Amino acid sequence: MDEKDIQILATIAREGTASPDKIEEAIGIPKSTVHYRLNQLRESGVIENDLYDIDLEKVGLSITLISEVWAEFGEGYHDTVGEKLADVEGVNQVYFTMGATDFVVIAHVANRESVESLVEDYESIDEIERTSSKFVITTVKDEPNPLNDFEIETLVETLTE
Amino acid sequence: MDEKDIQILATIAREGTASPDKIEEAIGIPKSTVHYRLNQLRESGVIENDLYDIDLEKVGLSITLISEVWAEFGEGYHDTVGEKLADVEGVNQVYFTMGATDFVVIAHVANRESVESLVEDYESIDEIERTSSKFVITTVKDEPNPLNDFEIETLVETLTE
DNA sequence: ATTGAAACTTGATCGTT
DNA sequence: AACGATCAAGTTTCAAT
Repeated sequence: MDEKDIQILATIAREGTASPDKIEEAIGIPKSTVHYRLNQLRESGVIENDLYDIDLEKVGLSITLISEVWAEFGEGYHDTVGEKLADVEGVNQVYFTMGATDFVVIAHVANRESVESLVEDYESIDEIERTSSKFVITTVKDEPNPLNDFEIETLVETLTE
Repeated sequence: MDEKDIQILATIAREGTASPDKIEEAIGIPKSTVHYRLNQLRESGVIENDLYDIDLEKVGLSITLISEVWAEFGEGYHDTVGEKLADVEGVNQVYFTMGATDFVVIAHVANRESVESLVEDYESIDEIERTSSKFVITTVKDEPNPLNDFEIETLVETLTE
């Protein structure tokens, strides 16, 4: 993970594609070199696969629900309970957090009925004590690629420190 | 957005690529047809562009911070304040929510110092009254493609209803 | 590890149904 | 709108550094 890798990753984020051609065009590193680096990054697990940025509204998953979930304490329960939450259909993100709240869960569903069953699914998990959910009115930002939030120079600075 | 579109979108999510070839291989729809459909989906804004699934730990952005942010009420403030939050370097998601909390903000940063400046940045926004942040200890699940949380049959059912 | 050029695979186009 | 055949464009490989 040197500066060249970060440049490539940042370009992928910015251009929205991992095409060696496009990356060469954007930052001047020959496409065969880019290809070589991309393979390294794949092998070392830094990047996983291609995917698509989908407009949830247009696809019909217009409801976003953010839930705080409290669970009993127990050996490795943040793993087992976390997995159970992750397995609920519609659940996109599961964070296990420090402090009073145990989990933060974000889910996308199509309609009100799905919201009901979602919360029921959470609360039917044995170790779960309590949940509290917020409806999202507007998604101001939802950037699938976190690197896109940074300037390339900032990234190179902070990540090579 | 008929069943065929949903099959294609679900395959993109599952296979992690939008390659017409791979999609034909997976569900048998000829790649020229897939190509045609993908163009439609692009034009209608359902899908935006390719991107990459990046391992934040490996890339060095190992700290995730979930913040609740309360703001003053004002004409269209959820837009303007939301944008200001979205512009803070490192901020990945900004949700404007119903109920007591106004915004939920998720950010990814490299180190403790960045956490400090992140929260400072939030609180330096004029309309912001109060913030409360949680550290994420473990990211149990963070699926960039929401469609990947569903079975194809479920999707076809719920989205064509 | 890098790269220019060659080989090959794939995505995009076209014409027909 | 669907799709098989064709073409153009891209990715991947290779040999030399």
